[in-house]
Amino acid sequence: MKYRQAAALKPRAGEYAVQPDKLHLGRLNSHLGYFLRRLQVLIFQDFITTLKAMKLRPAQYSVLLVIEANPGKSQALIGQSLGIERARLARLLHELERRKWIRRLRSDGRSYSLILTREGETALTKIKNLAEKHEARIAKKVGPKRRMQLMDLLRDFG
Amino acid sequence: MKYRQAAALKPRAGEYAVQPDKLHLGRLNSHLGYFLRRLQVLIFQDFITTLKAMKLRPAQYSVLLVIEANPGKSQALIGQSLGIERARLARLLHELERRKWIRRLRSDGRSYSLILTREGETALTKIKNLAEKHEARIAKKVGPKRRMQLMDLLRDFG
DNA sequence: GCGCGAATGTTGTCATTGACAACAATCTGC
DNA sequence: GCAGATTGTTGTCAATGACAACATTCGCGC
Repeated sequence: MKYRQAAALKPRAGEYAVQPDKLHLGRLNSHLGYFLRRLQVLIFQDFITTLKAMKLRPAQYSVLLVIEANPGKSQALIGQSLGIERARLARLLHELERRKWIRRLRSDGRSYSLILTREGETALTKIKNLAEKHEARIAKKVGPKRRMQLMDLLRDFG
Repeated sequence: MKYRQAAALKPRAGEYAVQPDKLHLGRLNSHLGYFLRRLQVLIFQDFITTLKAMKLRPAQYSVLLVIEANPGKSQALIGQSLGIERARLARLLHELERRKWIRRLRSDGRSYSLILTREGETALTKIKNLAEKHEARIAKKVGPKRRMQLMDLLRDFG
């Protein structure tokens, strides 16, 4: 009667247990969304811890990249491209402006032109280095081949 | 003055249709996590609206399925299998118990055995019907073939 | 020009979620 | 029996998503 195996090789407190996934998933096995989410959460956790040094969240990172690739565009365009709602993007940008990584120039009377500051550019190079390490770690964990296949499938979908 | 829609013809090789998404994603294009998240959010939105009639969120749904597939297991096991934290699962289960869809039987003195009630089973059949419709809609939107390829890749990993 | 509906950005609020910490009760291993 | 781990519970905090309301400004038809 000893079905109590996990106690043998337990990691330090705070770590996650070895492989406690023993239960059947049932119908969950036929849901693409479930597996997508599990992997996405895994990846984001790695990203967040990697970028914690720069106190940067994934959404902020994506905004910085899109501003870099499209200097001078409006908040509305950025938001639409990334699927970030107006209200949330406004607050997110205020934070980036407070850190002096971006500037918001009146272009329209009602809209702003978003650009990186010099400071933002240097920060972004450091950030990209960390993000690259993150992505390499993901490639290793997921498997480079599987990662490429997933990227192709998802990018094609758009 | 009219430097408006310079980006009107951006789709590389017959990519996505004409949408408000016209900005370049920059480095974001090399991040698997970004694409995973976009699709996952899309799918979850469909799931949530589909299951709104039953007032059921994705996490609750997954818990019900795993309880159904593994009757009598503890909260700890369920949580570990689904990646749901103890505290959050406790509250989630209280809600399911309040609705009389599950019962929690003392098994251990400190742990519970989770099972579906009769009522929970009938609710779950209705829920599964809705979830099936949701999944079919996803298959159509993503493309049945692409969906299968993604499922295979993701399931192999997990 | 004028006026009206749309677009843009801002602020406020609410519900959900994730992450932790602290805690009581209980179990396990020695 | 005891020390430490496990299990479930409650509390709190920050981040997020979703909406609504609002002021300002633009676009467009007339």
